[in-house]
Amino acid sequence: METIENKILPNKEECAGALKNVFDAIYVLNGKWKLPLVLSLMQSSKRFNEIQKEINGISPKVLANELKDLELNFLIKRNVYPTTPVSIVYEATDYSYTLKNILIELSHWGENHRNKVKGKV
Amino acid sequence: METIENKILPNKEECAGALKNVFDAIYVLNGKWKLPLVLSLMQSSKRFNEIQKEINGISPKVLANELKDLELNFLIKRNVYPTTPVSIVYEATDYSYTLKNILIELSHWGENHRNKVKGKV
DNA sequence: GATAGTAGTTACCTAATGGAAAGTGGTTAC
DNA sequence: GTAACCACTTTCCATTAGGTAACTACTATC
Repeated sequence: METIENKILPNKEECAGALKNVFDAIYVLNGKWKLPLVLSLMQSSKRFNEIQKEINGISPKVLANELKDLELNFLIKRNVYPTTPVSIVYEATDYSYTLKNILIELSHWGENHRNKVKGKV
Repeated sequence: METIENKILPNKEECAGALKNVFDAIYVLNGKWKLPLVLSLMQSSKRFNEIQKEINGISPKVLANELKDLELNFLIKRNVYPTTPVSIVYEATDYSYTLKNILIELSHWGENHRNKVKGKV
């Protein structure tokens, strides 16, 4: 069965490269929270407490860590506005939009998989 | 800046759904190994020891666990051939090819991100 | 002066992930 | 019969992720 798939995942060298690439991507995007956080901020910029409310169940400690991590990888930006008191607003970066396709595909797959599992049970 | 992105991630309800979907997908595909394993088996079916060799650094315990998990989620198939001694060959399933787009996007992103980080350092 | 909100930090704890090393039960080759 | 291969399993351990709760420093409001 040499089907269409082989057009996209062709030969051994390219697949070894793909394997390494996928590993590298997972290394940066690991954990429960990073991709959902980026997605949330892509939808709209938010303050710390607003993120906590939307991303149900994340603790302030974990949220603070994840935000720092994402900032180090250029995936979000922390803006401090000199109001009184200061407002701190997190926003998606131009670079974070390079994750758009991954997020779209993950969203489709997650929805489809949920339906598949529901159907089976 | 109401740009192209808004065509794909439009309103609040749809984004809440997308968030849930991404969460569900990550729940199934979490960890360092699952997506690389699926990718490896999409490239070609393999035996246990062959997988260990290709996926550098995975221990037999972890590999056995991950393979069971993936099988439960219909993402790989464990075939036992009645040779002497029996050969056990793991292969990708039709369902695992629904991850193809995610893997392609992750591979592109991982490669691009590696270059970006290299460029910065 | 007390209360509440904002944006976290700190200390402590548990659970899950993952790794090393050895063992198991079978077969095959020398 | 001994060594090696296959496909794991078992045991033990270290690391990490993630959660709870309390606390901080500041400001605003009642």
